Amino acid sequence: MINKRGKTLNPATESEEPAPRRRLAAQDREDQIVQAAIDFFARRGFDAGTRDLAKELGVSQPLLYRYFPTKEALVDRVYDEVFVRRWNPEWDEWLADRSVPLGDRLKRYLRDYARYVLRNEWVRIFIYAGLSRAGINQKYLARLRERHFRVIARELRHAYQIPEPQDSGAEDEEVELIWAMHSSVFYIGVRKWIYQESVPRDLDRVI
Amino acid sequence: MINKRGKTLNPATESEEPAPRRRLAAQDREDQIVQAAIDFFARRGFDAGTRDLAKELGVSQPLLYRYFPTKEALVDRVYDEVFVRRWNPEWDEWLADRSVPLGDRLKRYLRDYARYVLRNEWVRIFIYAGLSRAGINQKYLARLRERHFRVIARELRHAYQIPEPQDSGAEDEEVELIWAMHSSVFYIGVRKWIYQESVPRDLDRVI
DNA sequence: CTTGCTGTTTATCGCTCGATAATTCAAATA
DNA sequence: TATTTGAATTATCGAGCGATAAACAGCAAG
Repeated sequence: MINKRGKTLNPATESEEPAPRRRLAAQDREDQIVQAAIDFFARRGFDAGTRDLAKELGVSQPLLYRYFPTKEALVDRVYDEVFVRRWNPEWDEWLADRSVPLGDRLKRYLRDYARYVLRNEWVRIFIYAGLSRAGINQKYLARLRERHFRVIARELRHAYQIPEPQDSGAEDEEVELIWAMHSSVFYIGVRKWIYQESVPRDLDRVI
Repeated sequence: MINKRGKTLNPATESEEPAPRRRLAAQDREDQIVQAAIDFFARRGFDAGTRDLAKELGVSQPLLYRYFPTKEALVDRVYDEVFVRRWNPEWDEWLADRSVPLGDRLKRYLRDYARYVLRNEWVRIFIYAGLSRAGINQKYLARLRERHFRVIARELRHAYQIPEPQDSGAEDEEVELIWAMHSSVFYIGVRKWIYQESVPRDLDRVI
């Protein structure tokens, strides 16, 4: 009746499989942990415990420490995965490509960027990061400002023959307007994934 | 040399006042705790410990449990204080008062509402609440939608003689536009208090 | 000054957290 | 099949958490 490995025990009292210990290649396991951690921390916040994360993965908690020296290292990896590795380098090129009408460029960019941003994990992790570690978001937003906002402002000026801004104050004001546009898109995500509100289905129309 | 109450000890070795136990009226102490808790949880999040909060107050940690049965009860009180008690009931009236031009009404409302929203504690507590307890925000946003957004849409229709929206879909679309406006304002607060970015000084001009 | 009320503190409980050490075992290798 | 490697487990530590109990002490009433 007693089977140490637990392959088939008494089905009346032991209906659940008692965790068949599986060995994965180190790289596969690491990737699996990172993906699960993204989903997990997005739902529960970075204060959630490593034991619960391990439970969702179906592994023991100390196993996490075989792949990441500390919890903080795992959190850093999650940031990197979500904000850096998923960034599409083509966005810059799309916006600057003057062989395409500016309106089409903006639409294409905004639609694709919205797809990237308006995802559960992205929005929630971005917000969690802002609350506990402002530095992460500042880096991301600086990149967004330099590579997208400034380019958009430049292309708009070029398309409508607007003169260069005189002082830096006027330039900031331009960027501010584009901020407002961006915030509208981002805030749709906030409403959906943070406040759990319903959201318009026809996203493209709104844009 | 030894003074039990510690009023004046050796100033060379005991430069700090060794916490002169002060007795407050129960109501005063409760108010003091709530105000400190708002600031504390806004900075540190609701997972922060009660010991640190007590330390900032200069009292012992168990004292908090004389005024609030659980930590959750204190958190609930913080929500109530920030979102319910600070709500200005005049906003509804301002928006609906047709003896004032609509443009002026909107400006007055938006300016005052922005002052209410664009504060460190408000924004951060609102976001924290959304991440851990979506219900709180849903209640707040439902109130915002019914009492402000719908009124603004109605007044805009009246001022520019726009017919009533035919179906509920069109009405939702109107509210969506006002959402975008609101999100622009709110997002300024997010950028400032969450991402620790700098923000335009001339707020009114932006509005 | 003495008494009684109650606001406040000290001491401590049980639990969960991140992290470490020792042990076990699945699977590639010989 | 026997050996070996390192992926995975169990057991456990010290620290910090929310919460409770008991003792202390400020202050008004007598």
